[in-house]
Amino acid sequence: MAKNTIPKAYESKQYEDDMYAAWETSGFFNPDQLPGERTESFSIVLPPPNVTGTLHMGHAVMLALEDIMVRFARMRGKRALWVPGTDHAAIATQAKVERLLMKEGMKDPRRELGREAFLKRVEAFAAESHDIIVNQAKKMGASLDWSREAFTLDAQRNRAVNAAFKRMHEDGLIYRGDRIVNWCPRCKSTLADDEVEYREEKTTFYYFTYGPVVIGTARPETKFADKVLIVHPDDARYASWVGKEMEVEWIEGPVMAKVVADEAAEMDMGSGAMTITPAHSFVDFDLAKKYGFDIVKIIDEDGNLTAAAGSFAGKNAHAAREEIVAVLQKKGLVDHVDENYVHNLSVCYRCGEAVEPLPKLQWFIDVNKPFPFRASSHAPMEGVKDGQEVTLKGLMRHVVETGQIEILPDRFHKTYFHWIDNLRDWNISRQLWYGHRVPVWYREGEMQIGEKPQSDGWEQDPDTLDTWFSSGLWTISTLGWPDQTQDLRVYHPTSVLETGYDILFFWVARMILMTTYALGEVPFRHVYLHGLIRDEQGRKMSKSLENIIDPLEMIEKHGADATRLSLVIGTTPGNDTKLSEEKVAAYRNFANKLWNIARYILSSSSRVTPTGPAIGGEAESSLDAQSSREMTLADRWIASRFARVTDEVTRHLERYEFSQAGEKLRDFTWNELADWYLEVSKVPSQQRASLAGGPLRTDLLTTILSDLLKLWHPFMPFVTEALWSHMAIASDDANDVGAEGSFRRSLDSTGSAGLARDDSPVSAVGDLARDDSAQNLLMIQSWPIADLSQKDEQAERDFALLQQAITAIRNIRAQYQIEPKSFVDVRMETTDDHAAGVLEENWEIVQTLAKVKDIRSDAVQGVTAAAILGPLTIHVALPVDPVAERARLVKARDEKVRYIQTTQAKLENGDFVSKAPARVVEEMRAKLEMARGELEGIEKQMQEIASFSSTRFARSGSSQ
RNA sequence: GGGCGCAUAGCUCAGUUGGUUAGAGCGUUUGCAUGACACGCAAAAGGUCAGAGGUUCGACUCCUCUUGCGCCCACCA
Repeated sequence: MAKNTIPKAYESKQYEDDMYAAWETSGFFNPDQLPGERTESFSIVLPPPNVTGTLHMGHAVMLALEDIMVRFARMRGKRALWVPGTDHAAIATQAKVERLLMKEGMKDPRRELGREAFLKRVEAFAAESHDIIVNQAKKMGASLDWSREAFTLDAQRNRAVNAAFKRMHEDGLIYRGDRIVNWCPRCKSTLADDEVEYREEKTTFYYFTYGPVVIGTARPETKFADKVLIVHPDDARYASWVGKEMEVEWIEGPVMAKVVADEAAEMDMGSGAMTITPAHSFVDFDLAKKYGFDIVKIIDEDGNLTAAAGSFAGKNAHAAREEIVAVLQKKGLVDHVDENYVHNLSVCYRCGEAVEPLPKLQWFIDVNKPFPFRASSHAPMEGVKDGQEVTLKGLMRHVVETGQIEILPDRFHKTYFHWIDNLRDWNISRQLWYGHRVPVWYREGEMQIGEKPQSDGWEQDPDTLDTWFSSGLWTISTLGWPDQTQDLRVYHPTSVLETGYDILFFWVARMILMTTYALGEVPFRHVYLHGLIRDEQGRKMSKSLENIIDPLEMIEKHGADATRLSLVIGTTPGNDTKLSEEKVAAYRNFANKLWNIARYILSSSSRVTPTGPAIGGEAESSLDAQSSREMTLADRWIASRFARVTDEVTRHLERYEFSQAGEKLRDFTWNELADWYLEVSKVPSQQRASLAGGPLRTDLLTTILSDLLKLWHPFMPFVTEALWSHMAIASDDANDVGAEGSFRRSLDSTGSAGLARDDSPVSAVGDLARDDSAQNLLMIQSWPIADLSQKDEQAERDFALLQQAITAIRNIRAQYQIEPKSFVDVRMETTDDHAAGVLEENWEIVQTLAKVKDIRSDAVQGVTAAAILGPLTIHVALPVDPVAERARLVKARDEKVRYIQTTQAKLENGDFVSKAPARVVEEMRAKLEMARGELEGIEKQMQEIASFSSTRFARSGSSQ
């Protein structure tokens, strides 16, 4: 006999690292090495984590979800590729290293170290982070193809960046312009519009007398060069001033102010007149451009006042505010002050520093400029012809509008369009050091685009590119672009892009922009957006709140599988999830449950063979191996249920409904397989049937187990792989013992394709890396196909009756506090021959699971506790308290009467009967019948109690 | 200001084209060392599906409005 050497509890730590090593050495993470004919590709590129430190729960969800997709695709025989990589995250990484260096005592790390030495420090930090991240991804079980690992700042990606830049420049889409941009004085760099965040802040708001009017501002320090007064064209109060100039006393003495009419001024706002600051406000800048006003820079890149501030030049702008107000105060120009003004302060999304809008000469991508579209011959986009004039904005809109890219959940389509419609030209140059250098060279007014200059004397643009420029190319740069590689042909467009909804604009939209432009293809077909992981109270996890749940810690304590499940089940795309350690522990319990289910099946079976040899194809479920044999009701029930669940789970996974797939699997595994079928399998009669007809039950059990492990594998790769190896061991042991050879023979004679497999020995855990055993890894087994011919509605109904009967008897036992070990007598009473037959045929199951002595015992007389199931009444012989029993029955009766009334009313409604589908009407009639039967049973029982207790009361006065 | 989301059992959430006597996990109560599992087993309690209207034979599900919470975008000189 196969010895059960499987430990009692699943200790994730003892398996996970070995399992991952076995997968990795098998080479199967690389789709080129997968066995079998694989014609269909499935590809995902990993959203590259920033090399700023360690992985958090957001990364963990991402890894869990994507691994489910990839493992599922791989098991379905697809060429499944998941490309790993990391993001240099220019601004974030540089800021982080700068902070570290300042902690080490440096005041201005960039200046103190110089460009080269500074970059070395950043790179060392990035390398360290990279290693940590890779290790963490492995801990999660991510089946990433490490042989294709990429980095947004490596040489290959640099070629992609330069190629894209050059082509966009040639198409006139990249231009250099002196425009107002967001400047972070701390990062000393510009930011893209969406890299600016807003924080509500209470501040002082000043009202100053400006000539004849009062103007308001929250920022007096920007007001030095305000020389234009804007009024509304319809504003009668100021109509006579328009076009005129007037002398106005101001901070540094009198200035000449021009009055201009424009709708930008709102009449009912304050005085209805305003001055503008073109150099430090986006709105004012646009106005200045419109009218050709001077754009005078007041604040410089260090946050100091410029020469335009006269005597204040060189002072820190913020610090000078008070002084400036004091000057105006002295001149009597301060009208009044509002101390409780609330405004939106714009801050840097990386360091939180207040952002200063100021004009700078920068590189931009023009999103509105028409250019001729270059169509792809490999995966052409619908609705755009080669050479057709398009804009980047138009392309981004088009591919989503036409459904060539679908976003899940679909409400994000609207958000996406709204964002595109508001999109301005994208500022792509940064004054950071860490990043792709702008591939532009200058010499005496000349300019050259490219990686290297053609001749001497050229100087490269000192700026680097926005980190999103390189990550925007991610789907194609990881697959080899700008070269026309095999990978690009085979794996592009990628199947799905899975990421958090918070970077839909930053990244997803930019990839769409870059790829539709560069390749004329969509970068991916589907976008799956997961929600944010929050703490139990729904707060964002952050260091300052100390509410971070570390995925590594969860893996350490509860296992990677439990961590994965806790992030997948109970979550829906686009919605945030609250996570707690208890939730992870709950799934740890489930992993252990699965472990013990397998342990039971493996130890109770004489021999076990994992099924499903057809690697690279879809295995036919081997349940049909049993169909010709005699199956018990429970067998037929579980086979039917399993076929259904297999089908449902597969469909859910196809539709990216991971939570529902997992939930259905869990319910089946725990509430049906373990709680019922395994319990039934312990009933002697069920075992006898097996003995009589061969190892039938065992066969069914192991078949279900092996398919169940396959279904669970994408969700819980570690436990399932560990159990799979144990199954293989068990089967191995069995082969050594020749006594059970009949099992194999009997299988061969039935010609069961599923089980008659190459039974090459599978090694123990830890040896799995051996070449000859790699083929036996669960990760490459074929996904089960639901055998819907196993669906058996009659068996499901009959077994449900059995379950109800057992539960009802148990309920009565619990209520009357019957000793758990003692058996009770039971008598059935029914007009339904079929129901009676089902219970009689399976009475041993009832006997065992409900602890029943005899099912038609004559000992059951007088008053009983009754379980009433439709036309079936089960009397349980007990010392009954008639008063309590009556109360119970009254409650049940009232409920039943209410149900019958409403149901009857519906059925008597002509509209319902004529308009509702026949199926619904039929179902309702059947339920009504059932309820009537039950009501009858209840009333009968009430009468019995009444008559019994009256005689009894007459005799002894009281029960018990 | 514009847009979006969420309100279902004490807590966390499912509920797929409208048809269940509304589900799960955790927690709670009661009982149990039953031959895989106490990370377990059995039984149970707990919901006017936020509120008000409407459409429909029928609404947790669709529409309108209200209330509360949250998010995104724009932005107020």
